[in-house]
Amino acid sequence: MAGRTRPDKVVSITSGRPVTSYDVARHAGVSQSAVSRCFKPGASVSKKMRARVMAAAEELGYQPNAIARSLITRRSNLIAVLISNLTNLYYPEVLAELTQRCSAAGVRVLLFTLSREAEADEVLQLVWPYRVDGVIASAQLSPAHVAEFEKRNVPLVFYNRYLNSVSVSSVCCDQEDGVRQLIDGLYKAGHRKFAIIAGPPDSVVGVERKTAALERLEELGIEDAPVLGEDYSYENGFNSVNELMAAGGGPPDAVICANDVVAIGALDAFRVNHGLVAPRDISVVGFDGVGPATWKSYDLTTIRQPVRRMTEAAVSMLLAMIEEPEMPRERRVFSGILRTGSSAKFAE
Amino acid sequence: MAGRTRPDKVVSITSGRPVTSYDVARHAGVSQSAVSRCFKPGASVSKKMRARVMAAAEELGYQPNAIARSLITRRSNLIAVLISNLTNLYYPEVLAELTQRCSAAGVRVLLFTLSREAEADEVLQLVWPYRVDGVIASAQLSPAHVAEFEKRNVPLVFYNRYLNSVSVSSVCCDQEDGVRQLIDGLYKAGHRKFAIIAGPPDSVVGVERKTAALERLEELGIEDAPVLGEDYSYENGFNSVNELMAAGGGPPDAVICANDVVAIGALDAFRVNHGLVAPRDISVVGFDGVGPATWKSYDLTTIRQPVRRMTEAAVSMLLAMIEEPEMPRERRVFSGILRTGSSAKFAE
DNA sequence: CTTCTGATTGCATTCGAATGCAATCTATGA
DNA sequence: TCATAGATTGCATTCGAATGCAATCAGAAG
Repeated sequence: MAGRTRPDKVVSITSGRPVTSYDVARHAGVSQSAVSRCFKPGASVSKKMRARVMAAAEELGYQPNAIARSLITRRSNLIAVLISNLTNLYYPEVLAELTQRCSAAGVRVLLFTLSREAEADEVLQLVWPYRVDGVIASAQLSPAHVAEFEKRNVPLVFYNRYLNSVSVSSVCCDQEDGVRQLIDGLYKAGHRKFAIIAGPPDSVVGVERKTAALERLEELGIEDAPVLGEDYSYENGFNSVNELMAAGGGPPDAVICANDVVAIGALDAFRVNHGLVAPRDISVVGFDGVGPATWKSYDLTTIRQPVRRMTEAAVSMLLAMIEEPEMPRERRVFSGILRTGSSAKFAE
Repeated sequence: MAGRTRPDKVVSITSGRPVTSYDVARHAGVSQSAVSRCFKPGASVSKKMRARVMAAAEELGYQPNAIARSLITRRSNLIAVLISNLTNLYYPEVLAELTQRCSAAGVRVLLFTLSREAEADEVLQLVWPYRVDGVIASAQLSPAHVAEFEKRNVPLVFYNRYLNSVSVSSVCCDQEDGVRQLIDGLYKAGHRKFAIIAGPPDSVVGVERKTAALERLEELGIEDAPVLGEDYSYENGFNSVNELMAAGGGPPDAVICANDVVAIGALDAFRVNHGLVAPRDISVVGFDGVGPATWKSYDLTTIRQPVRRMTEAAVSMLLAMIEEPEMPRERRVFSGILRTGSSAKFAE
């Protein structure tokens, strides 16, 4: 028997073309459908048949062709992940978790990065042809885009984005609650003179953080907090502090930053350009809880987003929607976890 | 005419099933092959036909099914990107560039992240079924793995990895040259007492950096440099410095770190735990040139990898191999770019 | 030993686009 | 006006796996 199979094996390997179920079938002396069934869990196959087919498959190095399978089953087992700026330190972490969880669930990830938020139109044109089973989007999509998902029956889950006007499933960190925790702790510690360094005006999350901060400050009777900034970069934090100080009126007590990297930029500007050291002279807080937040030079007080639980939720929501398209839309909001460091005088 | 097309349109949109080329053909009153040809650049189609088909396609919202196309053309237009640890700050940057360039080249990216380097076996099993046109791997693969790529005729390009024993195309940054530049500059600036904080022993690049450093030091007549460390983390840098100082013998003049994040950890340990501030009391250099390297608190002297050019090279090499499978294997090595900061006394 | 039932197996078709080939059309020149 | 070459178009088949249906088989019961 080995004598008969050896030549086949060599032929198939050197032929260069990938091995198909027909090759395996011929080699095992059974029908193609039998081979197919052996690779489908729960199909009706006798033990003997399975052993025979698996042996042949093994010998030829057969792997079912996912492309062909997708065509007939209308299930690609692919999901698209859209991420707007991988350069934001927060997202690599999210992406790593997402792909990990998707792999565990037997789903492959097609990655799309948008350099400009506006690029969504073009990117979606690249997504549709692959008939992905679903999409996780951490990028700004318009209601029109969402409508197209509906029309095409492609499940969509937003990650840290959402649209007020449309019902879409989403996973978010509770920005408002997080900002509140930060401000309250700063207030309790005695700070009264606040400043805000905001993120990009086209980021819902960024705007929400800013708005929540202003609201909470107002509730506490503080209405004159200056608002600067325009993106999520280190430079934004750094330059905004310089502007703030140049404006006169002395340094603030506490600065609320759009995210950790901005806070890090702000801390550096205070120390390097103005000789103000946290937490003695100034308090700075961030948001996200990225790796560098815990570096000793910064040791940020921040709100850590529960990335593991959030990605877990996003993936399982998406998979559920894929299984059951009528699944009602759901918005899951997770509370951030306060981390106190030496970047701020803070009272819990 | 509009009166006749309207109903079709509604039906096709509400039917839920994706629009196929047959739908478009029927709607335009032509054959399916005509529709197919209209979407293939360079095919023989009259202007009139193209206009008619495109109009129908537009109306129905037709997008060619990439899955079906892949099946018949034996080209998936997919490439797999394998990355071992997205948590290493260097890789998100690489990944962003890679996907950008692939998109530009009309190729989609299937992302696979390996949590453990050893996971390659399992991950490759997930890669094969999708019949990807090629793979870019920034993960450790064994010669056996590479052999499987050969057997399956799947083009492979290593990114910052390579195997000495096997001929595989790869793109690398010249580690040896970079380390030399760093050490020579430190030496010229008067440093004689060196220490090395190495990366993970299973990372080719990490080992190469360490070895190159030891070699160069030896050439300069320095043979007693201690070697510590075991991974690419901040903690590794931080703890290694503490160990180094605990060992007695006083602080070194200069520390060569496995990468920027390790250098950052080292700087923090020196300053926080031992009151040594760079560049006055100590010199620390990193490698990679990641974003945080330029943050004012660290301002690293480091070797910046030309990520744009390297990713560009990786993608174009892979695409060339896909077009022309007999393309000879090639190893492209880029020189890193020296960045001098205030983390070290340094003489160019 | 026969009959019947449930489990296996194979046959034939399907998914949606691409493409070789033959049929048809167009435009050109005689 | 007619023949002819070149451009278009449609027909029929193909890619590789999944699956409904019918045929076959094994084992249990009579």
